[in-house]
Amino acid sequence: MSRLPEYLRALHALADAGHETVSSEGLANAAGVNSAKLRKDLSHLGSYGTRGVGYDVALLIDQIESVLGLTQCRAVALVGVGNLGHALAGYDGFASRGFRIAALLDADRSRVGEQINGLVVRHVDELSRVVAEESISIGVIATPAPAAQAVADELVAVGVTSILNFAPCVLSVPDGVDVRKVDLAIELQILSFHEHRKASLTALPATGGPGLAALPGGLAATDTQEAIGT
Amino acid sequence: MSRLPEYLRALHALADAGHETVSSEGLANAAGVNSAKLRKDLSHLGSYGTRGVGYDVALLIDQIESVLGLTQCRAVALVGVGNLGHALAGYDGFASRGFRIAALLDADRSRVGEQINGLVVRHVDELSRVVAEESISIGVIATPAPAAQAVADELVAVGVTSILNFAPCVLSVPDGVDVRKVDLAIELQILSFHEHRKASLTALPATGGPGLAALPGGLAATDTQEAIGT
DNA sequence: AGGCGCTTGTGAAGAGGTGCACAAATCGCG
DNA sequence: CGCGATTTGTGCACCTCTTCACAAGCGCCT
Repeated sequence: MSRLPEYLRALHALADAGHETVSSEGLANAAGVNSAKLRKDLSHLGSYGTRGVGYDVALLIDQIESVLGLTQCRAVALVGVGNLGHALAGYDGFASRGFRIAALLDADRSRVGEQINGLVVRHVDELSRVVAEESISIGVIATPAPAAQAVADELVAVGVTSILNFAPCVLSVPDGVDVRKVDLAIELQILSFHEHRKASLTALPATGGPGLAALPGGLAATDTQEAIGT
Repeated sequence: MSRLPEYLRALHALADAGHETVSSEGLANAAGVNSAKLRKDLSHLGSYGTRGVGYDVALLIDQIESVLGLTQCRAVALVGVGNLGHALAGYDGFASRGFRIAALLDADRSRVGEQINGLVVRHVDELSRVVAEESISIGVIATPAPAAQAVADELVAVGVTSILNFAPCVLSVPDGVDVRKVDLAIELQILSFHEHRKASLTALPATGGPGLAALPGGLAATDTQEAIGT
């Protein structure tokens, strides 16, 4: 499931805090989910809890990392060293969780040769060689939208089957290739929607604009980590 | 719904390409979703399509922007000007879609005064004044995880009710405050999971490690934009 | 050894999202 | 003016995910 990484993060935090075991409710709180859901998720990868006690933190970490394929460090190639790519190259949250940015690539030859965080930017033409040399298993696209599809095609052509796409566009890839998309502006727009809805509700219904406050109530966002009581 | 921003992006792309109307199937392709789903989504905000013709692109953009509350530019405050915050401050994808980064804040006084993209970094103590001055409606947290909760509390205290959290931790906020979380490492871990699963399937089942390849088949990720045929 | 409290694992019910398939509606053309 | 092609809007069935509630299991204390 896509919640396992969140559990893993919470488990690492608990381990750092010195806990050796944790109950499903404790872990669920730390991960921001329902405890029943968490138990069901964990039971899906084989029961590693002890009734009356809870889960062994270290053991569970090993299990989840094994399932996620994080037992070895994965090498990622980052294509597009613009504003966002630059930051991703320097973001230390990747290295600390088992990922190594092994290559920086850009189509702009004036950027080639630039050194970022100890890595030299290479031209995207070298993609094929770089992927082979560094055993790249994941490609990250941080280019402008118009270039993203071409980059994705090239990544697929040289054998990359997992792509993280920061460009605001939909990518077409063949079967067997996984694409995840992160669009920072979309996240803000979703927040804007909630903000707008809250404003419409508190305002006088008559002045809230015609029909806006009367939206069908079913328009709730799905993914939000909302209102976790203190 | 949380898909409206994606539709909006696709619509803007279509408008730039000169289209005046678009069919549900055309828009669905551009947004990477099923056409029936798209029609249902759009029907939820009042029917603005013409049977036999499709949707008026410009009209639909107006409608969606109105629902999302993007009719006026929203001001966001960015707290934490580290590696990631620095990039977000310079990311032009925000401004181009109706958001204005109106303030940069950091707890580190050695960073205060630094100028990024025309904005001066101010100390987080000034949060209250800044929020009032700039009519901040959204707060973005790009601090390290240990500082995130305190920043969130301060944001809530000064009246911010929408928070975008890049720190890898769960935030506790009172009812009525919306939090969205973006964790870049988690996205990579989900890809790693798929990569690992694909590797286990292609490898000889006997050598794939005990039980790893025999995971219950129901472990599929939900959110992935997967395998959209060319 | 036995009982008690705590926690996991899971069955079943409920809710919500998804996609098909088709009726209703609109435009263009003869 | 009528017909056919096209496209929207939606009822319905399906399916996944979520949540409650409880039996089964484990350790500790007496």
